[in-house]
Amino acid sequence: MPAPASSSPVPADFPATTASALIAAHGGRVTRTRVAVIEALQGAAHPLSHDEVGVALTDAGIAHDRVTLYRALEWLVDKDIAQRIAASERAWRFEIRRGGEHRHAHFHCDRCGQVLCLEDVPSDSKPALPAGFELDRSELVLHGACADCGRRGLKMEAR
Amino acid sequence: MPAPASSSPVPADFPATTASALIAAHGGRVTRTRVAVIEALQGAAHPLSHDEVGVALTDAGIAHDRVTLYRALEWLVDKDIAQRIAASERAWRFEIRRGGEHRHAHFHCDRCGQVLCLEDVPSDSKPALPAGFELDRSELVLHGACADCGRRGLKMEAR
DNA sequence: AGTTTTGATGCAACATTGTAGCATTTGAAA
DNA sequence: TTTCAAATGCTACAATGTTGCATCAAAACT
Repeated sequence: MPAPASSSPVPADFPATTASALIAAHGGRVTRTRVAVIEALQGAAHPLSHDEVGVALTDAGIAHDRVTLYRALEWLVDKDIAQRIAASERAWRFEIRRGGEHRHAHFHCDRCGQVLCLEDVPSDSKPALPAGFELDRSELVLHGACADCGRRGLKMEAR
Repeated sequence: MPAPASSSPVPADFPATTASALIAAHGGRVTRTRVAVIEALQGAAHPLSHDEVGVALTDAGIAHDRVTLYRALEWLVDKDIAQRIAASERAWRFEIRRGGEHRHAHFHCDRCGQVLCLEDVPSDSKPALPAGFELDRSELVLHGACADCGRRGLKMEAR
C-alpha cells in the first residue's frame, strides 16, 4: 500500500527505498508485479535479465505474464527507476538506478555470460563528439573471464 | 587448418588489404560470400548489422543464405578479422578490425538506431578488477542523438 | 462504501534475431 | 582429375521482444 501523500513529504526525485514509494512517486499504479520486480532488482547482486526477474517473481509466488513483465521493466526504464544494459548476448539486463547520476561500468564474462557491476569503475566519460551530436550517457562494458570461470586455457567464444 | 606457411609468406597478423588475402592468411577457403562480406564491411562507414551486410551482398549480386551469412560473420569474428559490437538493440553489429590493437568507442543514436565509429575516442581502459578476473577487452558505447536526428525536444526512447 | 475511469494485465499471435542438423556443393590439395 | 573436408543452403527450431485487444483492478470521485 502506498503511504498517503499527505503524511510522506517525499519529493519525486528522492531516492525512495520502498518499491511502492518509488512507483507512486512517478505517478504509476502500485501493482503486485511492479513491486515484486523492483524488489527483485533491488535485492539482486548483479543486473538481471528479463528471464531472471521472471524466476524471482515465480519464487516469490507472484503469478505473472511474460508480456506484463516486459512492460513493467519498460516502464521502470522509462521512468528512470531502472536502466537497461546491453552487456552482450541478446537479452537486456536490468538494474535499479541508485541515487544520483553515479554510473558504473559492468563486467561481462564471455565464458558463463554472467554480468556484474563494477561499482568503483565509473562509466561517465564525456569525450568530444562530432558537431551536432548530443551525448546522453556512456556505457562501459569490460569483457573477459570472471573468477568463477577462470580462463583455464580454453579459448573464449567471442560472444 | 592453417595455410602452409611455405607458399604464403604473409604472417597471419599482417594487415592484408584484399579480402582474399585476409581469408587465405587465416587458412580459410576463399568463397564469394566471404569475400563479399569482407568487402562490404571494409567499404562501410559504420559497423553493419547482419541484415545490412545481407543487403550489401544482394546489391552486389551475390546470392546468399541467411544462415551462411551468420556463419561467415561468425568465422570472421573467430579469426579476429572482424569484431562484434553490442551497441544496443538486439542485433549485433560487425566491423573490420583494422591494423593492430587500436580499439575505439562507438556512438549509438537512440533515435534512429544508427551506430558509428568514434575513431579518436579510445576504448582501452584497463581498470583494476576483482581478484581472479581476467580482462580481455573493453567496449565503450556512447548513447545520445546523432547530428541527423538532432534532439528536437522529443524524448528519446531508452532503447 | 459504491461507482467510475483508465492504467495495468493476460492472452494470442506475430516479428526479429540467431542456432542446429544434415544433405549437397565446391575450393583447393594431391 | 580426383578427392575430401570446408562451406553452403535448406528446414526446423530456439530465444527474445512486440502488438492488439478484451478484461481486470487501483485509486480517484462521488
